[in-house]
Amino acid sequence: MDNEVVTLADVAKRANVSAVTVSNALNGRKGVSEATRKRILKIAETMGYIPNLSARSLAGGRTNITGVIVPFLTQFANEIIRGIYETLHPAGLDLLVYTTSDDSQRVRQRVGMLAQGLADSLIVFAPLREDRDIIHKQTIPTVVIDEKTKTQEMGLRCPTIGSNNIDGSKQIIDHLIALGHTRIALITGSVKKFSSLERLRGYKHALTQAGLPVLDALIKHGDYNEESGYQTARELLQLPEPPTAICAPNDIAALGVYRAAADAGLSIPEDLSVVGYDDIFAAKDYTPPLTTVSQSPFVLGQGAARLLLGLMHNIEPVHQHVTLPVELIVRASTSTAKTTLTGAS
Amino acid sequence: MDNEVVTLADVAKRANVSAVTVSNALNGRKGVSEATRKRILKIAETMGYIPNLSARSLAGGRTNITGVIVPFLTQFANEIIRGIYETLHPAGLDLLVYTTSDDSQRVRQRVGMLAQGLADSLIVFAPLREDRDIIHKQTIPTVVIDEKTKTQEMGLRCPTIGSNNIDGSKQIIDHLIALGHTRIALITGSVKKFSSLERLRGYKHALTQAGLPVLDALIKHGDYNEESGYQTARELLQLPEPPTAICAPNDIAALGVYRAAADAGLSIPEDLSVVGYDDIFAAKDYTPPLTTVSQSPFVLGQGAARLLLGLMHNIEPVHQHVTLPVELIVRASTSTAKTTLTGAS
DNA sequence: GAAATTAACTTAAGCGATTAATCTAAAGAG
DNA sequence: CTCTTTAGATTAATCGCTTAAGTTAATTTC
Repeated sequence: MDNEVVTLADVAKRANVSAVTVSNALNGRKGVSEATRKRILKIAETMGYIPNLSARSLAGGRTNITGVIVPFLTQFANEIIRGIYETLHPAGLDLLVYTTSDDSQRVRQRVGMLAQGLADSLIVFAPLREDRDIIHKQTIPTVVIDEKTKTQEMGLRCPTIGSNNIDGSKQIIDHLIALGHTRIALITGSVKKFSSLERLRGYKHALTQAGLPVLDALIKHGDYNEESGYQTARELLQLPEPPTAICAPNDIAALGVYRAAADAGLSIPEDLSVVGYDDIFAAKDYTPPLTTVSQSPFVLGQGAARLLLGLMHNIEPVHQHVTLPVELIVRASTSTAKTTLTGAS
Repeated sequence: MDNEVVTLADVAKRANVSAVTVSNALNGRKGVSEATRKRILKIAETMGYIPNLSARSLAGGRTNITGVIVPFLTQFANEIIRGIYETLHPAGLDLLVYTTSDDSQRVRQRVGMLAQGLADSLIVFAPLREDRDIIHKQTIPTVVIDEKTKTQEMGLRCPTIGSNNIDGSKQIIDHLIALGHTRIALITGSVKKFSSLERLRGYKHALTQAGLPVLDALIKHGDYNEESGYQTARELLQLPEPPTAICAPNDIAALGVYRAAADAGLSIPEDLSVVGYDDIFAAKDYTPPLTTVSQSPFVLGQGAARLLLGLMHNIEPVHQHVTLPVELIVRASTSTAKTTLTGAS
């Protein structure tokens, strides 16, 4: 008896009113006297009524659920979700995180399922190209977290948010140049990723602006793991004219660079400056602590959530793409260039 | 036109069959000839039909969705979810992660919402006492991830899984005793947590078994952050007879112990052995690398998922509670006790 | 070869909520 | 004192799907 699921009708019967009245009362709609509303609320409470989301959604009501679609549950995604949560929760919205390995075929299904049903708003993190159509076909408020370039190319009609990779890269190079470096190597991440292209762009731009040459020998394509950082750094350090600074695609790969430097008998930062990217938790505990660029996934999530809230209140965002600033965190892995003498003050 | 949502009825009309036949065909139920099935599948595909989960769930069908309820999105929870995902995904089940800050009032609602609707199975991580009733009232397969003691007390009727805190603590102490330590301090975690009590139990048990006294002065209540580890360790190190080894409630707090040791001019492990708990990613990169107990949240998630799959196939689990073994990871933060001389070989 | 199965579908009913369309009585307008 | 307005509630219709209960024609059974 206690085990039965309580429906609107049950509450209605107990309260001697129609189901619609109960619905109206519970959802704060008008057309119910204050007296009955209170009575109904109390009855619903004692009966342990819990609205059936499926029914509500089917009937076209608000579910107050924001669907979040992430390809993988990484630490990064996790922080994004936290950012979204902290922003949306106070607004009375709940999160339904849909995890899909990136099994592209399925993502579109997921989006559709959420959008057609349970969720009445959507945040999608780094969707694949194949899925662009289904995303911008959605009628519910949707925000995409992704790179700017990629997004534009995808022709998304919903606002997007991402962090400023070009500037992040540029800040790194500017910092190194200011320290007197002229032979600065860049290990890029996956060439399939637009973030890599953007960072490369920032790299070239900063060098050119400083009047320094862009040397192809100092640009290597790598990956995001420690091993790749190690291998690539080794190659770089074996060049006839090795770089005095190496920029890794992320903090993990930077660890590989550390190892390669140790192998080569170079000490950081005296002989070689190293810069990472992401500012992961451990970066400050590296030996030496890593100079890196902080792009806060938490803030990214917050930003996406704010955009979404705007959309839900029918406020068209000022910009279709929001670029979040990044911050260069200078630690002990970078210092004045040793051998190179430049005209810099 | 392309924007319209395609329903079962739409597909049915196109295929010149009834909606029920389409439903049967798509869900692999019998009563449909192979020829029509294939035809329907193709039509549904081209029309871009995506089933409406709300409708399906309302009508009593399987959604193939497992609801996961976590109080907070921590790294730990994240890993649990990954473990669940890796196990459930191959079985064709999708995850719907419901985040609720632990706003107890709401958790019960969440559980009910998921259970009544979208999800046809449930995994709940560390529910509060208040929510026990609603959880064990569920009729859908449910697994709870939590401490054993707490679970029993809660009178849950669904299988539970947790890791062996008593043994974890015991392994630590045994290890330290084997190294010749006799004055071993324990910083416990929150006294509200059963895990803390269990670890305390393991601590006392191991000491007693070795014939060593349990000294109240060496048991401090602390918290899970670095600062708490620092403060508590300071107090311990200022005792007239300071401990030669300190066990922190987790790896983060252990970092605080490191700091306190440095302040006191003690080097680890020569002057003081330190042990953490959790084996977080960074623990192996501490200076010195931390001896700790690894309780894999990933494995916890996997275990919960397996229990759930069993339940879904109507296989009652052998044990109502599964205790996962933990593993002591010995690194460089522990070594032979310096000053103390015991009868140990 | 007439009765009993079986395969392949179809029609009917309903899940639990919502919105739209009515209805009723009390209050206000002229 | 009749006519309109409105607050407070109700009934009807639907959302997209599934399960239960037919229906029809082809196949088997002895």
